[in-house]
Amino acid sequence: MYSTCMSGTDTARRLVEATQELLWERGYVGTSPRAIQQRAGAGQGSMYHHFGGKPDLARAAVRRSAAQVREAADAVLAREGSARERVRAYLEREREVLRGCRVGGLAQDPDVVADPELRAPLAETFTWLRGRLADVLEEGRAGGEFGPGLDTAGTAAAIVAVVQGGYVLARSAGEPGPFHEAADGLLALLDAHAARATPAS
Amino acid sequence: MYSTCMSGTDTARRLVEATQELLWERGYVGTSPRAIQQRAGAGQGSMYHHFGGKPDLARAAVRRSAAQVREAADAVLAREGSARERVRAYLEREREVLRGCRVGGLAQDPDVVADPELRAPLAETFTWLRGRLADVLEEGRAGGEFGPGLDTAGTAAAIVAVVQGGYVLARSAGEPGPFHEAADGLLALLDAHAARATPAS
DNA sequence: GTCTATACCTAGATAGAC
DNA sequence: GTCTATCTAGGTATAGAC
Repeated sequence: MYSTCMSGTDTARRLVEATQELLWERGYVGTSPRAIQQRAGAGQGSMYHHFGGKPDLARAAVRRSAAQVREAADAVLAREGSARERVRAYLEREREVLRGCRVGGLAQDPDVVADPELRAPLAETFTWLRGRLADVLEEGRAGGEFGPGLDTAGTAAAIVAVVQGGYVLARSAGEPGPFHEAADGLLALLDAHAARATPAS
Repeated sequence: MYSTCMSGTDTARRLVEATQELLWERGYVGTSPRAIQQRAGAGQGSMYHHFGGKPDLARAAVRRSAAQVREAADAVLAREGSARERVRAYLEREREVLRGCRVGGLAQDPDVVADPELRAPLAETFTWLRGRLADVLEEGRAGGEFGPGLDTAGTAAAIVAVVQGGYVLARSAGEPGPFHEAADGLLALLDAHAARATPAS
């Protein structure tokens, strides 16, 4: 599942990968067919042969980036360890913080949210991620790691939001510090729940 | 302080306001001088008479939007009530969730973060906001509302990040629900700290 | 499949008349 | 102060040759 394999020729693959990079760096409005062609080393004819145009190419690129983001998150959340440790690993895993999220960043673009086919991978990614984190938290609660009162769905939503908002704070500040401060702050709040579940003897 | 008054003529004011609206709706790359002029009801000549060009106009608009965001947040955080209640009011105040944040949304734009004069108002706004929220939390801690172990700075960063990330989740989903789920989830985590400070007898 | 030529529109700005 | 030309570059796409 979450396959990132691609059908089609090598040129088509390079076009999609170039589009993924440019969407990440410049967003949808900031990405031109010309720039895509140059980065992919392909001509106009190739691009319009394989894809119907910029929106078509963007849809393929966004779907692939979304699948990759889900794969990367799942790789961390499926590891061994306590729920708290897996959440911590997710919050603090190596991230190119100042680049932001390949998927979440696109939500700022009005042309993306206006196109159902472009927005769908974003919605699916965050719905899946919130569910995946809620499952991890539920495992922890069932194992006595957290108090029974932990709102797993709400906490999961807060975790995802802190990551996405952390990118905003870091990019605004021009340095990654605020991302980590927000993540650490959230973890500390979660630990208060863990402390309640297993009070110091 | 945080004055949003503007110097200059009526035309200059309309140009700045039109730019503020367009930056909010379409971002920096998505906002053209032509669109600004049309929305402001001004001609080319007027715009280039009052401002040096698109970057100059954008700097004025971003500074003003940042000041307005700080004013609005301060109005909520300076109200009467407990710290917990003021944080809740900040998280749940009326927001046009699907429009996102006038200031934070610009952090996604590479041309904004690359220009120190454009990025500075973003950095100042979030630095101020985190400090203001940390002060509110500190008041609550001093008053016994939270346990002494509350990390006020980290929690403040998490609150701001949840709001900014909540916008991302809501815009991705196409509906405001995820914003409020994340905000409620964070509040519930904070309440665990309040419960520890004043355990049920 | 890939190339080049062509087309039309917009971005962003300057010059000079009024 | 505001207007109307005018300009160069790029965005986005189609047509048709190879």
